[in-house]
Amino acid sequence: MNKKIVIKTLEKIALLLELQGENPFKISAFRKAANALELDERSLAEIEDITAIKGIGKGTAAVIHELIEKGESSQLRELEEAVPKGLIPLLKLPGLGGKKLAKLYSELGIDSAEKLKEACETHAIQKLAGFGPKSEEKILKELEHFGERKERLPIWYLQTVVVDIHNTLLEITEIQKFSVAGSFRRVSEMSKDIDFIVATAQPDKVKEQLLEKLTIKEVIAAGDTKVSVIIDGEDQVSVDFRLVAEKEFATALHHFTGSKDHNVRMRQLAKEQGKKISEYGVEQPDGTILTFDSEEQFFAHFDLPFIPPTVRESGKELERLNELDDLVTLESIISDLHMHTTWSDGAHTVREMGEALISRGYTHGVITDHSQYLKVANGLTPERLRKQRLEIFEFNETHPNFTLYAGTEMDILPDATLDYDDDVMKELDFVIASIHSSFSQPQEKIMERLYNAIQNPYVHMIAHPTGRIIGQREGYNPDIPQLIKWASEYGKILELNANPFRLDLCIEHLVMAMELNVPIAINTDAHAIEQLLFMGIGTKYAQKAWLLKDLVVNTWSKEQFETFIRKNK
DNA sequence: GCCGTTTTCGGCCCGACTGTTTTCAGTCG
Repeated sequence: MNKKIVIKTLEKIALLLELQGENPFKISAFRKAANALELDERSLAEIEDITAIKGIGKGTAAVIHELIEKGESSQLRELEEAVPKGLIPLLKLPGLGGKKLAKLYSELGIDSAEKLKEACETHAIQKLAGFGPKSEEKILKELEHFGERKERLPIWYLQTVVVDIHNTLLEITEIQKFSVAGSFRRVSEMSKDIDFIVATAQPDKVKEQLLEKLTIKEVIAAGDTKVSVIIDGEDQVSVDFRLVAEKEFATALHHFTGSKDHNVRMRQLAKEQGKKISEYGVEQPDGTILTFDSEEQFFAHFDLPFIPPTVRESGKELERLNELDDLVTLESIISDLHMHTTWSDGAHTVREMGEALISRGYTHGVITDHSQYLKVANGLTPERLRKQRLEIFEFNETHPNFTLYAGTEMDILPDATLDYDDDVMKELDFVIASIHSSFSQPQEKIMERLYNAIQNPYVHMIAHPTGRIIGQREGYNPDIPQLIKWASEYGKILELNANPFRLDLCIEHLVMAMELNVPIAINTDAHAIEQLLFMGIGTKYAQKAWLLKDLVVNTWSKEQFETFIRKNK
């Protein structure tokens, strides 16, 4: 039995119990059991006593055992018979939870969006206890846009919205300080909404200005402590602003950065000490409320080191405190190994890119323009590649404390051959191989292409190994565990492409690579100087996989890097 | 439903907001 199926079944049971208006603690018990199973690294077969796992007891264990033995769950089947399928999507309507939907179904037989609409229009709903005219209005309004708005938006889109809002907040003089919070601050690939924490002594003035200055499609709520709006744009994004007093800023920032599981864990910890955490501060056993100047101080109050937002996820981060110092950070990065110039499809020259690297405090970098196959990107023929190398040598002569290496981002062709001959590659310092074509080939063919690249002695690294664009395209579906094994076997680097559209390899794969000690290079793939900034998001994303400095090629000294790139020459 | 214990019941993270109420339930993050 596949563990994923078990997890999904437990979650499904929770969802259906919710729609029966069950006891919320019972519902969350099923979710906790699913979560506990997910966080346990063992496979189902490896787990001897399932009830030994915290969060799994008699009831949930029975479901799991039945799944293993019979391949299905009778509890789930019974629930599916009792709860109409049509109710599940209705849970997404804001304001309608399990209890209300259960009531609407049992009293009025509502089990679809159509019936719900009809019941609102005939005013059947306001007759129910707990509902009123406003409920009907609100439901009708929500039904209009039902399914229209995207549920989660990718980080690369949200980033543009965050930057716009950031600039707007800078203009509001009544704001003392502010920060983005929520899953965006934790560098999640996709987020449902954006949260901002705003410290101010004049919340009504700030509220007024927010509503005036932002490009708002709809105001959801505008209270004294919370302003919630839909920002208009290519996609519509829900944004919450929490208005707090300056002294509450640190605890509010922590609270609204989450994750939910991290907060739960922190509160449990506080409770063990007789304290109580809320967004307003930490209540002491004697009832006084402490506030903090920074999140660092907040953590220090619980004898914890600063836990970066990126790893505040499952709550298990509190058990991995000893690893925090060794996590890769932007400060530990001293090189970028993948970038383009005007020689192919970049916006800046070799000299401009090189000097930009120097001003970032790096000690070395690699110029890696596209190869000849990629005609649309003005890929380089071997002749042009040699000419470019002269330009790189020249740069190095005039910049003695920095080294620019000559490299390429070479295409792996659809027929699985490489775009340059070995003789051409041999002349280069660093060879990246990557796939930019024929994404829809069967997996065997894709793997044949990747294998040919990775076993070639002159290839150092595979770039953006899956080719995905977050929230938009899956990529070419390679067998990544296999690729990681090859990388380990042939001593090659795999890339974490830091471009926010890509973030490729993803977290799960980075964890696998780390287990086999495969070196990872975090690269911006910059096509312009400004994109060198992607290194920030790349390192933060890497932290989410608990990637350690030593395994990240960009933290290696020039000498270490040279030893690596020359070993096959 | 799960857990822990001052062990077999009582609490489970905490608070804001909304719309319904007239003291609160449900939803949400």
